[in-house]
Amino acid sequence: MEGAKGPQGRRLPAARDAAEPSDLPDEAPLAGGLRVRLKDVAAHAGVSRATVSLVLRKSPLVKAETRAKVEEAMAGLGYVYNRSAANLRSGASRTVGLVLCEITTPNFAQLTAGIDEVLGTEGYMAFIGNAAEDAARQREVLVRMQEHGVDGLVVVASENTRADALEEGACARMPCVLAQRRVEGFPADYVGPDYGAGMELITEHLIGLGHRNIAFIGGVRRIAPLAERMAGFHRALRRHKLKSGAVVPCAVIDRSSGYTAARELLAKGDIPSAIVCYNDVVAFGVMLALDERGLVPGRDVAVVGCDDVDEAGLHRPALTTFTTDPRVVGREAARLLLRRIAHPDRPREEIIVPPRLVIRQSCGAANRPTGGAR
Amino acid sequence: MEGAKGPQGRRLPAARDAAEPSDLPDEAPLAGGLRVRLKDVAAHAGVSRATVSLVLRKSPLVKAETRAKVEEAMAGLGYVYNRSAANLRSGASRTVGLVLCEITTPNFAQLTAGIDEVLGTEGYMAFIGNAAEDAARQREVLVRMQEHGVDGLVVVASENTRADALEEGACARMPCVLAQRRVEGFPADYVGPDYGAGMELITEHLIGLGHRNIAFIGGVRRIAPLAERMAGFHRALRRHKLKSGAVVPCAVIDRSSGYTAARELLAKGDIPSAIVCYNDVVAFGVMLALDERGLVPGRDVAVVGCDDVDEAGLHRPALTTFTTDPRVVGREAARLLLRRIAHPDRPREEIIVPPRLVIRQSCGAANRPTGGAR
DNA sequence: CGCAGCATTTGGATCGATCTAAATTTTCGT
DNA sequence: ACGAAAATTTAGATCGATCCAAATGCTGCG
Repeated sequence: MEGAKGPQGRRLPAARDAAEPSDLPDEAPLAGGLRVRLKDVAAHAGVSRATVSLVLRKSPLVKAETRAKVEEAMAGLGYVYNRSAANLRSGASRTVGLVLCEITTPNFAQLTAGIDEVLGTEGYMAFIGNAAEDAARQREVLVRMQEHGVDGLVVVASENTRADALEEGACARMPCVLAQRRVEGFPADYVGPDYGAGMELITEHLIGLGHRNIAFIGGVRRIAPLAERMAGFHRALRRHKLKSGAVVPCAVIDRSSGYTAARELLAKGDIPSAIVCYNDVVAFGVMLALDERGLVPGRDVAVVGCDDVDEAGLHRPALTTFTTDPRVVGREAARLLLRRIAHPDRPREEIIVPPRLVIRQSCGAANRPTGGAR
Repeated sequence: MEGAKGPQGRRLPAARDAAEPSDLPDEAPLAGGLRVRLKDVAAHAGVSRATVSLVLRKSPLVKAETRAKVEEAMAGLGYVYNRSAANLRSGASRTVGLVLCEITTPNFAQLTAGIDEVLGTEGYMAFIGNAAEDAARQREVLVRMQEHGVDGLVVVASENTRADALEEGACARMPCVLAQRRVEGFPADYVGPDYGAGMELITEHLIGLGHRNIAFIGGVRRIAPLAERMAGFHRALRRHKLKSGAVVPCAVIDRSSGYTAARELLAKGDIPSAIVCYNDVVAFGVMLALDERGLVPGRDVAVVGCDDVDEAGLHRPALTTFTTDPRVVGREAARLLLRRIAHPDRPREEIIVPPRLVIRQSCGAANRPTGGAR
């Protein structure tokens, strides 16, 4: 019933129908340049299309012998699975969208790597979309992801993202895991570090070293992680009945704004004995500013960060900080998403990755003034 | 002719056929939770499916009036385009694969951002795949990308990638742009920085400052960028009839291996007057090692890098280096790929992004010992 | 008025897989 | 050896868009 169509049947790859009898040399991978289809594999293996389909999906229904025959045919013909076709019929694309508030944040490379790692083992593939901290672009990206029929989403929400923005973006209508940043009022699965506990831990550490005037630098953005951090910071202070030192926001979360913020603080003559920074990158900027005023971080003023980026251990002085393990967060987010895709009705889940305090020199606690690389 | 099928027709979303008469309230976005199809839009707008399809693809054939009617219907029903279906028929997925040798390299976040930026404006979406510098994983990723029917690829090849590996991976059979790393013998489009010219420029700069014993640290990997850099380095030396100082490889290209390599060099008592580093990150490690031996980078030993990462300007001493503009490379790679997709037969193209020398303190040329943030 | 020529719209086949229910083969107990 | 149950395979409809050729509507001109 093949190759005997109406007056149509002409396509770009010209003589498809003519070649139909399927007499291509047995071991020719991709003979004519035409894409090999499931149908071709079936013909070559002497079974039906349905059987080949079952083999592809590793169904236990097919006899081992048949499976071998089909697999041989696939290898021989150089068959490449067409997921678009499969997707159309089955509705599952084995595709996941990764929506990042800002790709270039150092954290996110690790996060992405963790996600990719897990997805890869399951044969999933991630679309990447950068919202660049912009609500409109985030929306756009979400729409495009939907068009491509992703099975689910990992979202690191942009600044100022409200729950309704995500709902509109269809995050509510499909499996969706928020990573690193919670979105108030949007009850999706969540995976993230325990910023609060980390801040509490590291502030406790400073207090234990005798610090009483502790400032906080960094973070003006309206995102959940800042609130969580401040809460942890204040919890520790409260426990010791201490008042917070100066709190200086930053315009953006990066090295140079940490630098600027610290200069501002020091210029006022208000020199705290310790500075807790929003994250490591801000801390580097802060240390730079201290340095410029002749203050040695770790001796004159303790400085601590958050994240434990690669650089932290190699900076001089090496930075005391706590881990937020973005790679682990990525892995867990991917795993959770896959679970959610498999069981859309399971109860909401939250995975909080515990912080680990990493004591180095910048807090003044370590006694080796210089040391090896990590 | 609808809703009157054989004894089949039962699907997961239960009563699809029953709801077919399409009497959903005019402005109800996503009434029953069933996905709205092109067919629904057509019915709602009172035109044929073909016409709606033309509207979707912005064809100039449809009358403005009709277009408006259709667009209204789409908005009213909350229609979401299904690219899998379109892809199956048309063969174009508006999807591109981004294969990275190692996501976590700082460069690659910028590269990815640049690519995403350009693709976004054209409605394309990128799959991301991390090869983690592993040939087998790279192969796997390439296969998966093919399965998903990408229209083209941007590849930053993993270490030791041979041309035949890419050919096998189908890069030869579809639009493919190599970025940042050339692959010998694989004549695809290429976009990358001019590592050679940059190295030449910066080495010249050191020679101009009077340096005669210039070492090179970093790079053992079998990738093209190292060869290009070494060539540039040697070109400059040759022009001034100088012999190369020590050349010390690194196990990996990162801060700590730069540190280790420099320690090794210094331990031998061979103290060069200047050190050219494989890149900025290695340079930071090298400066750390110098520091440890009481040598001040920029005063006792000049140190220069390559890339001009964000950190370079904020490090103390600020690093003299040259730009490799990964974001620009990403943008150009994406543009080139789109051009290639549109015209598969156009001649091969190479885009070389010129370097810019950034003179700061670590080479000893700048006279301000400290300075503001960039 | 008739008809060529253009602008617009349309029916129906099609892409390549999956799904369902039914057909076929095999296994096994008696 | 027979028939029922289990194991395996299959035909044909189907997913939701695009493509093509052909149909329709409209305009203007001789």
